[in-house]
Amino acid sequence: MIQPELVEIFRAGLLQWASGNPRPMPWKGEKDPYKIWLSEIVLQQTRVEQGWPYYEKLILKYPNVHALAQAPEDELFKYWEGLGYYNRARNLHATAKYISTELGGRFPHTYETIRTLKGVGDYTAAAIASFGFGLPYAVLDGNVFRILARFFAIDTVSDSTAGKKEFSTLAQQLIPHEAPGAFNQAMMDFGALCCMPAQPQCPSCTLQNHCQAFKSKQQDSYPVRQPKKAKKQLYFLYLVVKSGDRVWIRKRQEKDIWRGLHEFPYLAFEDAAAFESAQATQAFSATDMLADIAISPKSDTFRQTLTHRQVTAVFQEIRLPCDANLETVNPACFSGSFSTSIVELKKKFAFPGIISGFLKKFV
DNA sequence: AATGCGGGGGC
DNA sequence: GCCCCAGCATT
Repeated sequence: MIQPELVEIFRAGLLQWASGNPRPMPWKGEKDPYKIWLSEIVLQQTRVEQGWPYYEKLILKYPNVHALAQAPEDELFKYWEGLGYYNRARNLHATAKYISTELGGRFPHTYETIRTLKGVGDYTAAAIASFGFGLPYAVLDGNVFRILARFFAIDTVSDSTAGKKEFSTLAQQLIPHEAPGAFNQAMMDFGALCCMPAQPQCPSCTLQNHCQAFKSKQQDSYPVRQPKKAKKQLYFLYLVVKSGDRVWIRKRQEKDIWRGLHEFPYLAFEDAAAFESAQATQAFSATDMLADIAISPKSDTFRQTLTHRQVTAVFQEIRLPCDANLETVNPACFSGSFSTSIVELKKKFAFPGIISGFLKKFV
């Protein structure tokens, strides 16, 4: 239990900071729960500056939940291309359909019902409940963890079950019931602009006098997080199969990375040696086509780093003399693939960054 | 409780 | 290079 005086000090100091540091954003002060929801999904694990243009494009294209519900999935993915965490887009779409058809377009308006929506966890439910409906649920995001860990000098590992519970209890005690939305906004703005991860602005901080981390000059020691895992290496030899002006792609169904994005068929390798000696001919070795196809040398090497994957890829162009049904040629490699024109490929389909990089240079 | 999902910006 | 960001779903 926090001392009541300390609660008042914290609130007053935070709101004083907020009144002197306005931070306009397209979704701020928004009362339409649809727009709040959309903005919050875009902003999950995403910097405001990065999400901002995506939100503006999305809200223009899909001004209400029905428009989003009726969008083709590939179109939504194209709008989401480059933003990452593509499950967000899939869940967004599923939830839009649910609200549009099952709820007649009416957004749920209790914390519990909002929380049941796909893609909506504790944080997002609290954000929608407080911003959209004035309900007193404290948000718990990276900013809030950091602010509270420093202010109260909490060394519990923050991204653990125990940590979540402890910080959540604290935040819930601090949030005022009269203007919970403004408090939540202020916490996140304060965390982004003043109590930042590196080099926080302590000299001008309105909470400085009561901040335990500042008192001991240990701002950089909070919050305490779990150690990171090593990245796994992944090697792809992408097969850019062309005939005439058409090229083969497929929609990625694997549940590991980039699910829902498109890609070229590929050969995958676990280790660098096998990858470096690999050739596109391997995909056609069991066929009688080798005499009829032209295969380019390997492209330069492309790399992309994900949160816990390091992807290395090269591309080889395979030119077919005439249309063939690739799916029957080598199902293990080409199953699910279809051909499309180059123009359509760039306009309609979303690709991971490593393929976008190749397309930009060579296609 | 642990794991995995993207991409970008700051240092 | 490393860290972190308006987190969530799955196992």
